[in-house]
This record gives sequence, structure tokens and C-alpha cells, in this order.
Amino acid sequence: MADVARQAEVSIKTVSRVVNDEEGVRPQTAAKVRAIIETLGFHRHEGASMLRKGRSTSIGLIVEDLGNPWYSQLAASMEREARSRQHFLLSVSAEGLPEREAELVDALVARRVEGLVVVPASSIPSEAIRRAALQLPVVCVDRPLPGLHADTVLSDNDGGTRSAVEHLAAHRHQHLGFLGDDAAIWTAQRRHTAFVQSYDSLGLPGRPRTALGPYAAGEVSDILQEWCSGTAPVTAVLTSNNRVTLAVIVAVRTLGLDLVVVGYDDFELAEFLDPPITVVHQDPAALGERAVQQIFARLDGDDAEPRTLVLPTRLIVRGSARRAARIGEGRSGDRARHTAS
Amino acid sequence: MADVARQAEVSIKTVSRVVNDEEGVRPQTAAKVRAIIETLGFHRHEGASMLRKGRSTSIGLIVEDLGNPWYSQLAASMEREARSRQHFLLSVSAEGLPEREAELVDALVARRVEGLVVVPASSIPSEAIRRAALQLPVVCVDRPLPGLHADTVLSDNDGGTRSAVEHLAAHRHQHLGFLGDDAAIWTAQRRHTAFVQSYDSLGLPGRPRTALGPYAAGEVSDILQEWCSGTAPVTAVLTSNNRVTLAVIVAVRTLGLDLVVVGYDDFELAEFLDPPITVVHQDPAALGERAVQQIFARLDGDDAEPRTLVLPTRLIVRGSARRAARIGEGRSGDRARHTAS
DNA sequence: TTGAAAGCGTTACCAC
DNA sequence: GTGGTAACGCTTTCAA
Repeated sequence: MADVARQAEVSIKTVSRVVNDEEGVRPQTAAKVRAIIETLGFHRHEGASMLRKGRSTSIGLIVEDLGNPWYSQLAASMEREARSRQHFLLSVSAEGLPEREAELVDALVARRVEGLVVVPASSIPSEAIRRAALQLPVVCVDRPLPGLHADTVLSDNDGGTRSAVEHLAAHRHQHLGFLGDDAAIWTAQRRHTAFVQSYDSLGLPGRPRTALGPYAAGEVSDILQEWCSGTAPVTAVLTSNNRVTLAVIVAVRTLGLDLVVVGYDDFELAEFLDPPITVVHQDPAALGERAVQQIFARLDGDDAEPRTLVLPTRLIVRGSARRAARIGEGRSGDRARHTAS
Repeated sequence: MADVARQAEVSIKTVSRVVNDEEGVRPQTAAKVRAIIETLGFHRHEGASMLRKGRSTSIGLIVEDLGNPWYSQLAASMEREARSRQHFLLSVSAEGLPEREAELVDALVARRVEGLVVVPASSIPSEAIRRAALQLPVVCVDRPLPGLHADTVLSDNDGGTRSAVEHLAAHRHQHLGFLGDDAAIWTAQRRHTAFVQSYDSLGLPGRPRTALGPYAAGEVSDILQEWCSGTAPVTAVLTSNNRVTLAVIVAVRTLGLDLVVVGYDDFELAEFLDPPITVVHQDPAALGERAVQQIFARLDGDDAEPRTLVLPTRLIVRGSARRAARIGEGRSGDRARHTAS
């Protein structure tokens, strides 16, 4: 910037004004400065700016894995929303490890993000995030962090789960199974609980078959096979997220089971599988959008008590669960066919 | 840091040494400093550090859309690779707009990323990226930027396309179609050319039917319907990427066409569609990994001429294309069935 | 093993 | 409209 000032024969301050599109610079002066900036290939040093201003016009996001479509949609929508306010999104993956998450919190705070959005890896707030929450707005997405003074944006796990169970029950499925992801994941637990409650409150017979991960290789297959055999075989299963849905689809197809699958989280092409997969849809993009809006609200001075926002889910019914259970029919190996009811 | 120094009754420099795990601090001094850091909730200011050091231990990535699984896998693998060298990944979406890409290049350079990886939005290097390439290592991924002094990591578009066409021809498909993505995308063009060349060199009859986007709503359906009617109907189509594959699958299923689809880019569940989809698999994670390695090689002092790396593709054969063309058979509306040949 | 002081590039404040 | 100067928080250099 000093170089530019020298060449343009103006002061550093004037260059700074031009770079920041500030008022009070004669157009011709500005033009000259801009020309020099161009020829010199000058780039403002954000670090220096951050240092002086004490702010960074960026917000941070910590998820489990950016490679997972659910999280990458979250990140993409947050990026859009942040950009609408001239902010940068720094998004990183903690790989489900609380200690890595803590490191990343510190790294983002060190980069002076103005707000931090986290999909927590565990249900216990780390020291790092407690400290962070004292200095800047923190928003938990998808899973809460009890005891942390932070806003929270969740989707309606209870309602979503209930809608799936009710739908299956309405189609004469009586013996349902639930396959959750890793028990350490809050949503898996939550949906598990909601599943059992819905099962009971609907007065479905017997006890619900449920399992929680993490699953060893082939374990999902084993579980399904067991559930599908015996005197009261399961005719439909609900999963707790896209990862498990995938494993279940693979198992069902590999084993040739006649099993209705309802997934948590929508995914591309779900409609075109055979049978099509009904899903509980929660919109990660909407979650991300609200989270960023929450951050900005706080930055704009909103200092009310922490809020929890619960976004609705939507049951997307596809062939898989419209197909009613065929009570008393022979359950041989004949392949599931899309049969609208 | 000054606060910490005061409280710990040491100099700022000593605190700095502790924070950076430098040698030459008595363990007890270090312990005391660390304790104060903890109680004060001190966080090193990366901006100030960057300013003084002139480096940022971060690298930048510009893609089209982080929400697209292909790009998010690229980003995830780059993040892993960067972390293995203690670097941060700043990943942003340009939404396919060259002017936004230019802005983002400047924004990342302003943040003093040490290297920049770009999936270029157009084939013409912007001024911004030209300037950037003079100051730091730039790597183009997936698409080249002719005339830019930068390393490039591509996947083998010609080979991948040829493998798909040869595979189809070997299964007696004679009338093939190619549906490319937006003509502005280099890979779409490239695969289009390779498709036509393969078609000719294999001596397939007639002229290859091809189309390039962008497609209006419903246009893909119209094109396919036209190709599938007439005297020499197309029996198989190749797409140029996952976006088009999706549109084609939707159209094929909606129209009930009896058409073999080979996709470019693998995707989850491709195996379980009916019919299963054969794909040309290119590993975005591998591309990302190599790109980051290239950046680090340059940072480590490698100053050879720019290199272009071409990674191989792999044809993943699934039922869709194993199914041979049924020459002379009636082509009524009967639904495609998985028929191994 | 520890410390003092200079300086990185920018912006805020005030003066002209 | 424009310019000088201090200060942001850190690391480098050099000295103790």
C-alpha cells in the first residue's frame, strides 16, 4: 500500500480510502490510484486489516465431514447466506472427533471469525467451545449442546420420526425396526426414543426392534436378517440418517429381503430405486440459512436469551411405504415390486 | 498476549515462545504461562501472526458449488491433505460465474493463502488469477487454463470417454447418443469431442447424436424422445457428468424409455437403480490430493516448468450396459429389465 | 533462558 | 479532499 501511495503520489491513507471504496476521494485521484494498484498487482492484506479492525468478516462452520452431502449442502447454503452479508465462510471437518473439534474451534477463534456454527461431535461442550461462546455468537446446528450458552437450530426429530411410524402403521405395517447411527450421535438417540414412543403410543404389537451403531462390517445385514426371520418378522425399517439408509439399501438388495425402508434424510434418486424409498426430509440448507441469520442477529446486537429453533420435517412418500404390508402372504424370495396401494 | 505476559510476570516474547511451542523456555515458566492463558481465555491472533510472518498456513480452493457431491469430495480430500501439513483449507463456491471467481481469487489472495487450487469457471484465465499465479502456486483441477503458468491436474477425459463408447459398442450398441453439460464447461466439450472420435474410429453407423447444454427445463426429455424415435433409434446414451446423468435418469424413467445410460462420474446407489447405471469413474478425492501435493511441492521449492498430471479413469460396469442392444426386437413401452448378457 | 524494541500493513483519529 | 501518526498483536533480531 505504501508502494502504491508512492507511485500515485498520494498518501497511504488515500490509497486505503480507495481500496475500501470510502467517500471523499476525488474521482480522478481514485482513478489514478486504481491504475497503479492494477499495474503493481497490489492486494490488500486481510491479516493487517483484521488486526487493525479487530474483525474479520468471516464466520466459521465445523461439521463432521464436508464430503457427506448433508453437510456439504449445509455448508453451501451457509456460504450463500454469509456472502449476502459480505462474509466469508470458513468450513472445516472435525471427523466426529471431539478433540479435533476443540482444536478447530481454537483455530477458527484465532482467525477471529465473528461467529461460529457447529454441528457438535459430542453432547458435552468442550472447554474450547465454552470459551468461544463467551467471545462470539455460537450456534449449534442439528444437535444441541446442553449447558452451553448458545442458540440452537434443530430439525423436528420427534415429529419426523412420528410421521414415519404413523405412516407405516397406517399401511398395516405392525412389526417395525429402527436402525440408528452411532449411539454417540444425539439425533440417533433422539430418533430412537421417538421411535419407541411412537410405537407404543400407536399400540403396535410386541416390542419394537431397534439397534444403534456403530456397526461393524456386515452387521447391518446380520441384524436385518435376524429381524426378518422368526414368527413375527419385521416388515419395515426406519433408519436414522442417510449413512444408515445407504447401508440398509445395500443389505436389502444383497440379501433380497422383502422389506420396506423409510430413510431419514432425503437423497437424490431415492425415487428411482426399486422399491422407491420414502424419507423423512429435513432441509439442511434451511438449517444453515437460519443458523447464519441467527449469527447475524446476534452481531446486530440481539442479546436476548439463547433461542432454540426447531424446523419442521416433511415426509416424502414414495412407493416403498405406500406398499402395505401383506399380512399372511407367503414371504418367499420374490423381489419387492412397486405396488401402489 | 501482553495481558498474559503481565499476569505471568514474563515478557511478551516468552509468551510467544510458549504459544508457539518454541525451544528454550523453562518447563515451569511455560507451565505458568499456560495456566494464565487458560484462565484468561487467550487466543493468538492469526491475523497479527500472518502479518508479521507474511504467511498464513492456509490454501484456497475455488469450485463451482460446494453442495455438489463431486466438489465436496474434492474439498474434503484436499482438507485432509492440507491438514497433514498443518494447513487450513479455505473453500469457496464461484457458482460457475467467472466474475465471481475473479473476486474470490482476490479475496483468497488477500487472505494470503499460500497456494490456490481452482476448478476454473471458464477457459480464459482472468486477470485476477494471472496476477495470483505470479505470487503463489496455482493449480488447476479438472479443467486447464490455457496460457496460465500453473500446474494442472486432470482426469483422463479421452480415455474415459473411449472406454465407455468401446464398452457399448462391444455390447452391440450401434446408435449412441451423447448428452453433455453446459458447452462452456471444458470437460463437456472435451468428452464430446472424444465421443465423436471414438464413434468414428469404431466405425459405428450413421452420425453420432450429440447435444450440449445448458438445457432448458424438459429439454433433456425432448432430446431423448427424439433420439429414441425414427428409423435408427439410439439405444444407449453417454452423459458428461453427474448432473446430466441425473436429468437423464429422470427423463428415462418418466418417459419409460428403453435406453441404456452410461454416466460420467460415479454416484452412490448407481448399482441399485433399475437398470443399474454403468459409469466412468473419476476419483475427485485423488484429484484433490494430487493438487495439494503439487502446491506443497512448489512451496518446498520445486520450480520446474508447470506440469500437467492426467489421472486415469475406471469404467465401472453395471447391469445397464452389460445389457446388449436388442437389434430388431420390438421396442414397445416394456420397461427396461436388468438382463445380464 | 529471557527480554527490549522494531516493524509487518492496515485503519482510526485528528489536523490541514 | 487529503495527509500524518499512532496503534492493532504478533514475531524477528539482537542483546543480556
